[in-house]
Amino acid sequence: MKIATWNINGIKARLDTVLSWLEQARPDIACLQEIKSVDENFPREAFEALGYNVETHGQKGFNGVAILSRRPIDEVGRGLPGADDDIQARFMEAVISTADGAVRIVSLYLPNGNPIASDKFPYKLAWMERLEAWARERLALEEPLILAGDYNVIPMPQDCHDPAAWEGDALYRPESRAAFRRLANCGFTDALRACDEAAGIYTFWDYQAGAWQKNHGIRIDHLMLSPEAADRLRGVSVDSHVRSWEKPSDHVPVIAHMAL
DNA sequence: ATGGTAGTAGTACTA
Repeated sequence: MKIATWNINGIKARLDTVLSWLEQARPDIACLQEIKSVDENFPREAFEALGYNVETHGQKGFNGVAILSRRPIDEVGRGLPGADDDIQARFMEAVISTADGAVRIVSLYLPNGNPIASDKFPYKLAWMERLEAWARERLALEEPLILAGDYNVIPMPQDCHDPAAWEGDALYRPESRAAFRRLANCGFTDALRACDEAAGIYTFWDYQAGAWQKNHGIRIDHLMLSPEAADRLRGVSVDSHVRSWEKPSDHVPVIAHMAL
């Protein structure tokens, strides 16, 4: 099974691009972030025509996540528990049956957190605490579980072109990186790092200042695997070529190849 | 270089 995550930066502007990529890459499951659409306006028929089941958790203008799956989606949960007043659409989970069981998939869009001095940074850190609490509960089920998404966290210096340039940014602040490590230390495997220790593997290049042309990228899109999922991991690929397509997202797909 | 570019919805906002 190929399980992918991709921040598409707006489904309206990206529909043709996403459809082309799906036809080419043919993932079994695709977790999308920043659909920037309400559920009613999401072009689900276009994906159903390619053989995907579609579940979304959107909101007007910003954020929004989706899960596409060739296999039926048995269960869906929308919203990250732990704060009843949080209306931002950044988290959904789904249970999808496999050849010999099931896998639980999360599509998440972790808050950016900039600027640091605003309330956005504490919101990011609080969101990460809620994610860890949720993850601890799910890990206790001892099932294949994959937390896929845009984490807006650069885990290590080797995950960005110029660490000095990211000093002080919410994506690289010690608090953000420590929260990411705490989540990992609950028992998750960073799928890409389990397969490739090389520096300079990126998943995001800013639209500005020729970041793609200069390869000034960062690695912020991650697939975090429970032990039961990590046992089935066979490889990871990053489809960086789509960053040079017409009208690209600033993120590229990351794909886990699983024996599921 | 405290700029630069892009998406959504309709003038700011988010990143």
